Amino acid sequence: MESQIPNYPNLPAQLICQLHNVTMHADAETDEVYAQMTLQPLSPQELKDPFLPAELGNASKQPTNYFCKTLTASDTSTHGGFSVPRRAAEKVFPPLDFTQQPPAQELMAKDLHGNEWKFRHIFRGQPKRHLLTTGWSVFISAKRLVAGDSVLFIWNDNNQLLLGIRRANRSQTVMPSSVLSSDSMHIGLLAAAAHAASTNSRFTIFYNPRASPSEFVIPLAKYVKAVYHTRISVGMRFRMLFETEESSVRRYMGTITGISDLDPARWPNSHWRSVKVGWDESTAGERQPRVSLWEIEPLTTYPMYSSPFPMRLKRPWPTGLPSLYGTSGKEDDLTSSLMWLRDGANPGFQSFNFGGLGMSPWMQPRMDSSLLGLQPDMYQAMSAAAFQNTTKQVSPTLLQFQQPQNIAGRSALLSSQILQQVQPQFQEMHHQNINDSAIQGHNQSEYLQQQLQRCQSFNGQKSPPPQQQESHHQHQQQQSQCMQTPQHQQMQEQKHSPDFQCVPNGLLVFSQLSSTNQSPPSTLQTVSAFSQQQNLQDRNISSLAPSNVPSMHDTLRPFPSEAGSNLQGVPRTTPVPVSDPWSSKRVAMESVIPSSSHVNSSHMQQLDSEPSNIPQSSSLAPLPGRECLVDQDGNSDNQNHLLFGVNIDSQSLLMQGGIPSLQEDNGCIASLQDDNDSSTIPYSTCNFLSPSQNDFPLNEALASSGC
Amino acid sequence: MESQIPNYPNLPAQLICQLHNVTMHADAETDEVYAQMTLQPLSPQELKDPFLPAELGNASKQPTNYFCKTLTASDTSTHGGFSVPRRAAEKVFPPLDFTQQPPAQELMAKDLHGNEWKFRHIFRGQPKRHLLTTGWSVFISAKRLVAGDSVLFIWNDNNQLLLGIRRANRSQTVMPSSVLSSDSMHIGLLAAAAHAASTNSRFTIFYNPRASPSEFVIPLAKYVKAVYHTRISVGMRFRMLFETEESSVRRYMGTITGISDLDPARWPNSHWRSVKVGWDESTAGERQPRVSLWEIEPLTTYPMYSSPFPMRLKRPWPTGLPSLYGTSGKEDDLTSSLMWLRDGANPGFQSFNFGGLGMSPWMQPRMDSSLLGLQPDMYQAMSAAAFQNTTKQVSPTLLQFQQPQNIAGRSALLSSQILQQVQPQFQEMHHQNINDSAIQGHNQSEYLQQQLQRCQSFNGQKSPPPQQQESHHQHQQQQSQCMQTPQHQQMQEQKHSPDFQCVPNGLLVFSQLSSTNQSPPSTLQTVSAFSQQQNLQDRNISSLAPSNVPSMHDTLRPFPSEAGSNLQGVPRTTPVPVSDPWSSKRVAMESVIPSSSHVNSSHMQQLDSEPSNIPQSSSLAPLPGRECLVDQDGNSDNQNHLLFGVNIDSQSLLMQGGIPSLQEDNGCIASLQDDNDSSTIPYSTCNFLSPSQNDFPLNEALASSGC
DNA sequence: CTGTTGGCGCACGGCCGACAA
DNA sequence: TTGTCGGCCGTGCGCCAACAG
Repeated sequence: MESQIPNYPNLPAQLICQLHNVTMHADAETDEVYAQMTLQPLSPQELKDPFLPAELGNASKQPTNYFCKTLTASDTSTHGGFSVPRRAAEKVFPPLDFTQQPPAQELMAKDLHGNEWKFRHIFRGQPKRHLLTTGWSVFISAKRLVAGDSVLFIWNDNNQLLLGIRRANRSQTVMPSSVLSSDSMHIGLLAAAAHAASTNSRFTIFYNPRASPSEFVIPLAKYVKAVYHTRISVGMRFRMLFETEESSVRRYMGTITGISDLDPARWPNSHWRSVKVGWDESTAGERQPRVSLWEIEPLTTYPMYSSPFPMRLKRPWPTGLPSLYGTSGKEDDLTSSLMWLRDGANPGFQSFNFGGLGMSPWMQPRMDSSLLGLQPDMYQAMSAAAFQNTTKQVSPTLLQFQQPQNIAGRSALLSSQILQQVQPQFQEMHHQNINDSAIQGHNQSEYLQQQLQRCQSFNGQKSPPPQQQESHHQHQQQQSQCMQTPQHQQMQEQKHSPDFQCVPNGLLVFSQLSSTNQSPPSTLQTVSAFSQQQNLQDRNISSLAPSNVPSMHDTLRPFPSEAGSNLQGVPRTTPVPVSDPWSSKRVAMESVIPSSSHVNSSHMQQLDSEPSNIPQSSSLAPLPGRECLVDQDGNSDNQNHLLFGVNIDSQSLLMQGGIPSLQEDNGCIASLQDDNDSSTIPYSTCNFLSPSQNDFPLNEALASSGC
Repeated sequence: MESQIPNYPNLPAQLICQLHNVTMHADAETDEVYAQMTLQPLSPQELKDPFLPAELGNASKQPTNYFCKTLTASDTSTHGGFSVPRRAAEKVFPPLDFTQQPPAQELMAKDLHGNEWKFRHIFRGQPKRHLLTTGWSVFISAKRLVAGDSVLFIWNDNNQLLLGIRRANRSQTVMPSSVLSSDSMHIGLLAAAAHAASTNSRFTIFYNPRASPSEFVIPLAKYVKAVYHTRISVGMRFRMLFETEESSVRRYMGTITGISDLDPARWPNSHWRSVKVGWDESTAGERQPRVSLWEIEPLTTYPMYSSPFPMRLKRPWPTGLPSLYGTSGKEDDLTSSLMWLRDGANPGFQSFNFGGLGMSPWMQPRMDSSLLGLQPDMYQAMSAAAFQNTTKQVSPTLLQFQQPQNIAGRSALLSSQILQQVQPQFQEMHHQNINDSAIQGHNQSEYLQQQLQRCQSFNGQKSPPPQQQESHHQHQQQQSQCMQTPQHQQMQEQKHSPDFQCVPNGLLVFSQLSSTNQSPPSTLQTVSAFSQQQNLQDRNISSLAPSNVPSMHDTLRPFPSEAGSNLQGVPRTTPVPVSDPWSSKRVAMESVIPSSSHVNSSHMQQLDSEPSNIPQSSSLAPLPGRECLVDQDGNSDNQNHLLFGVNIDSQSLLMQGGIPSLQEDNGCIASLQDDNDSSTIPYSTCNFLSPSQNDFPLNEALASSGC
């Protein structure tokens, strides 16, 4: 049907977009997870301005205390229960009272929808083993699980047991959805993007890593790094990571056999699957014959430029005060640094990549205040600040975890606030939220509404009734602005509010949507979904007493640090010895992440993701660690930064640039402390960008650009 | 999100399209039915040509021997079986052997996917009743049916029992499909249509009457009739038909309160929901405040023109030989008749409707041979001709009932045949099919392939291997041509081949897709789906012995004719007495069809669908009848022409024109005989249009226009 | 005529350790 | 360590007629 699809001559093969929000969804019927993203293409004007690859977001917090088991025939049979792998049970489940004979307890686990499932957990048999009996068959039948499907038990930071599923059956014909033909869908995506690009407006996409045929949303930094900072050539060896059935990672090796546009006529100069490859192994028949630059990791390259600040800036702000400069005078630094990233400091960059692309307008450096002012919904920041588990670096792209959109819309009430006016509100709100959290029985909307009214009142504004708020939703959401954090806030409070204002750029890549591929299931996508969903539930349910404010975890540490393990408040931990083969193996692998085959594969955007292991990587500040979870296959608990297959993490690009002034001037630095362990070191949580003009008009219509 | 949707200035609110094919689908998971349509907008050039509202298609064959029951709590309980309404069991199920004590048998029923379900049918209890016991609970749980859902048992013409379901739960969130955002879907539809219109190419839509928010595909004749031949004014009373929960029809009355564009800015001069109405009843709150002209039936109007051939031409060819004129000299008649329909014979037509529209180019009469030459896939015609239950008039829009598209593609092998060359093939194939039908175990593709090869061989051509056939799929499908039937074929054979070449025009209407509405379930949609699916299955399985060649039925008779009942080869019939209240009631109602509320409602496009019952309607030739099936609610077996909510039937427009020469010259007339009953009268099965030029080049590239 | 209920029998769901991979 | 099996027991599925609306 290719000929049936119109060409959009003004739509380039890739589109640089502002990612405004990401909403997580789980299909009520199948528990299938997917993400909804709102993107706004940058205008040509913006693209002419100094280019800012504001990859300041970070990964979704991935639970570390979980296990995944593929169900056996016995597990799914009506004849019996679920056999729990011993180590998994000991790690993830609450400890049994072994004084009982036999030891047993009732487990309560919540699925993505908040439904609770009760299981009898018993330790019996000869030899002894952990079993789930009563309640298991109900779950199996309700979820319609069969042998080969997987279940996922997560012990989260609120001492809740979560329960996810991953279906093995991938031959389900997701399409057609019986609503729109596939070519109309394709056209719809293209037309929506083209329209949004031409009008500089937003559009919405769904991203379902298990249903979407291709990775069409790529973090800009990843793209730029791959396209501009990675030298490849025919004959070069590379490796590519895939997630296997068991949620482990498999590395495939191959050789680049050609570099050419996949569709020169329709999408000239697209890098999407522009690399023809040959795979080493005999199983490579399943592998794509074409991959994209950002999917692979060349093996023969070395750091392509001798950075004046090699690697030691991976952790740019090991200490420091929160610094959210809203003043001017920094954009030159930014611009110059980004220019450097482009080609200024290293004139050889352009020649690194294969020809035909040149430097398109899309890649022009830019630094535009209006872009920076486009913030995620204010409420998102609020709620995230108040409730979300605070990781060292929180991805702004994960802020919108509310499922009902209209609730998020209410937050837009805050949009007309001026930056400095808003900030105190959040301090107040944060306190208030924690206090409120003790109140049981709040439903979400009530709760949010109260918070909003409180916020309004604090600011001396009259709170419109909710209906009115709702009606202004659309308009006001456009005006949502971000706040600036005074430098001398208390650390403990600071970390909860302003960490979520930076929205990274995303890159939308178009190409034909080949429907022949389906990515393998990703357990860690489910994990990621849970980290979203639980944040929501936490607000609803109760566990918001100050003692329950989530502790900081090490989701983003590039390597597991044994020194910092046992920090979490989970009752029982089983630290992995330093000699654990997987720990060392992981170091050897540099970055091991689950990658969906073909379409979702991406490699970890770690600071040391350069091909060669440079000794400087060991100079990273030690980070609070946790035991490395080893699943049944011995796979390590990869600190992957995938969100539903989309790698929306990566502080890599700017960090690699290694411009201290940039980082200090534009990053927000927050010192975070783990609630239970004072050994947690302060660490930067967010890179916060200043507006290019602090005299920007602050009227309501333009306030959105005021950050 | 309206502002996010681009305007397509060149896309009018309505688009006249050629309907190329309709493929029926049923969701494997839910049995949800939907249709896939390929539409091709007419080019401006074509629209300038004499306009042909070639509404020559007819309704899907609706089974008459079926019953539908809404499941009770007892029916769905695990405690017991299914209580079969007595009359339904006696009508639809095979008769029990009452010598047994108790009488019992095993029933086998197939669902839309061909899965077989076995039930023990027993007649027991005091008082005696029909029950389905063993096997029922398996079905209930497998289909996840709950009380309130409905089941549908159909006894088809091949003495097979079919089984469908209709879920009551309509609050399922069909969207988002987790693949594409709703606005992208909307944009996709618009962009696909706009592109197709600008390039005169095809595009594909899905039509799901239970999920789609609006009736956006309207038969052109229906549209033309409503917009140009129906006079409405504010204050006028009207009625509108809706399908109720129980698949019966409910008529709502109302008053027109206003006439205006629903969206003057975006879709000026659109008739879609341009009529503001007030509903009479208190339940009218659920009814749309706006309806479209073609949905309603004005009550105060009388035949707006005194036709010189009033109504007696509804059945234009009561007798006659098959006549598929491929010769010229008829287009003048066609044109003039259509001109007459437009405004020639009745200059007052234009003033009948509300202003602002005028006579747009869309409504220009046209008669274009290339349009007429656009045929459905040849294979469709083949298979339909060979296997489909032959109704008196078969809708060409229903031809493509193969589910796998690639199988249909194979048929394109025949595309380069010249019409007269092809015809003998079909003779052969028909015979061969019948013989083959005795062979069990054919899978579909094998079977089709054999047929095709046989066909090729017959024509003296080498049969390419299937792979090769497949690779030519796309191209050859475009070239599929129709055949022309010599006049003096045997009746028995004739009826199987050429009845499916006429493709009616369709009208695609755009407007905002309001997602707030959901149409109620339509049992008859399921029935319609079955009539498709079973045709497919018939080929696979066996029942194609000559005695099983489907008998002709009276799907299109406007009124049940008792004189012709008992013609079918079904073992047991229970003729409804002439005094049956529903028979008379149906006459009184003129045309009672199930209409989905709001979006799918349409009224029966019967020949006598003019508001007033003119006595001439009784002059119709008597038709073979069948008993009028009365379901539990006493609703008559409406001879509806809905296909998945889309009324793709209507011979009305041309028939209303009442130009004998047109009909005789362009309609294909086939004399059909029921295999078992010689009393079946010959009747026209298809209106077959001749090309405007019989010297049209017959080379391969242009053969598609040769019909 | 048919929806619901009580009765009742047995099949299978479901818990157990044995056993072996 | 854990997948599968045989043993076993008790619940509830499922078949029946009674009864009533």
